[in-house]
Amino acid sequence: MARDAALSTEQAILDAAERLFMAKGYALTSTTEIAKVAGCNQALVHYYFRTKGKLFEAVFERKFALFLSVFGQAASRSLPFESRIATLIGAHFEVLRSNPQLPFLIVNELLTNEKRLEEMAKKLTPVMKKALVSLQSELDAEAEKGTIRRVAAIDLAMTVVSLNAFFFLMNPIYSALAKPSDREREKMIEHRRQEHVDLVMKYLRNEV
Amino acid sequence: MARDAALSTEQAILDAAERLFMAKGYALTSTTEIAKVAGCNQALVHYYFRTKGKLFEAVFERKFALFLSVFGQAASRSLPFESRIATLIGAHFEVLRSNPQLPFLIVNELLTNEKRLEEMAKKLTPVMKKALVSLQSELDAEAEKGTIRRVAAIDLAMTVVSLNAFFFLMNPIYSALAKPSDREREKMIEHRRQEHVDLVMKYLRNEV
DNA sequence: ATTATCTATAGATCTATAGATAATGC
DNA sequence: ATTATCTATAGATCTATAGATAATGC
Repeated sequence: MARDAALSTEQAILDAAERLFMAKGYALTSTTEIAKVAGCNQALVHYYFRTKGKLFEAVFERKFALFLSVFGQAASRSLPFESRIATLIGAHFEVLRSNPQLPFLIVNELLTNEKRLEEMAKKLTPVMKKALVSLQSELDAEAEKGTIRRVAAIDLAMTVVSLNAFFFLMNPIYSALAKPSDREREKMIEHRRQEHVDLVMKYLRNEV
Repeated sequence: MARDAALSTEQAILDAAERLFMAKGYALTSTTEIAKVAGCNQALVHYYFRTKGKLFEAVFERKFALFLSVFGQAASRSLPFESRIATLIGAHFEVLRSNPQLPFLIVNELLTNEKRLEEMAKKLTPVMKKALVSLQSELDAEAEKGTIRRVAAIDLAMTVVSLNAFFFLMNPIYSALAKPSDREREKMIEHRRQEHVDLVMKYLRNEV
């Protein structure tokens, strides 16, 4: 089983690491604990990933890419502009809904690890600039047509990310406060998704 | 100097702890480092605060109270409703502007320490419920008058907190990406404050 | 006499590696 | 022969405390 076992052990370690890093962040997670969750001994964690830092990177980069992926995939151009914006906000929201701990992982890591923040910034600056320029030209075109008012792409992006990411970041706090049933929680999530779309739509809309 | 020195050493430790906990969170800050920043030796940290946990609480509770303080102080009733809302959003924003690391401290701690989350939830539930009920009745009264549409107080509160808190949470990331000058940074902060007020105003406004 | 401060250290982690052993593929 | 797994441990923290020493207030 050497090869199969290897693959599955490595994967088990990755999965365990992902779960623990997402739940508690880098500092509070030990390789000992990762090994325990993965069902192997602690030396194996280092055998496969050398250091805790490299293991973290393996988890983090994949997750971070996921968080950003939405901004790449523009909504279908066949839709009217407002629907496309709504679709994008919804898509971003859905990625977070299926990875609710993502904002915590990213915020926590980028704010406590200056090195990684710099590294990410270097990698992302061109990508984001490009995405913003493209979004800006769409916004401008719509404003020209009079369907929306003039808006800076960066403001739109910040608003959407703030609303969506902070909502999921706060979710455990909300649960602790309101102790909702599963059904109530689901309903509330759905409700907020709609609110976020509404908020942005009203923000974009031309004054009458 | 025993008494004076004591007071000032204790204060120095508290200040150092505050700075470090706010910057790196609980787990990544050691009492050794706190002592170094406070300019005393590590045993003194424990002499004054017994455990790292108790020291953290001393810092955290004060800061958390600060974060919530704004919601207590309703804006002057003499102002028109819209201005009062704008004043409140602005006040919340200003508290965060002078304590930009506050959202990180709170989010980080409440999400990594279940015990503290439960404890805070117990303490806060009644306070928040009361504040929300009061806000709701104001919103309802305004809606009755037709100045705004019908809105749930909880939605308004979540939106304001999300926009303001996440903005300051992200600020170091923004700085790393955009490398703004101090002046640009200031301008941008001011701009976002205005955006947050605008967003909420448009959100409240009656459809025409 | 009391309070503040320091030095030294016990005991608990935690990461990373060395070296032995078991399981596989050729 | 190679790869995967385990046991054991070195070395680096880190928290918390014991016990000695210095500074103050009465």
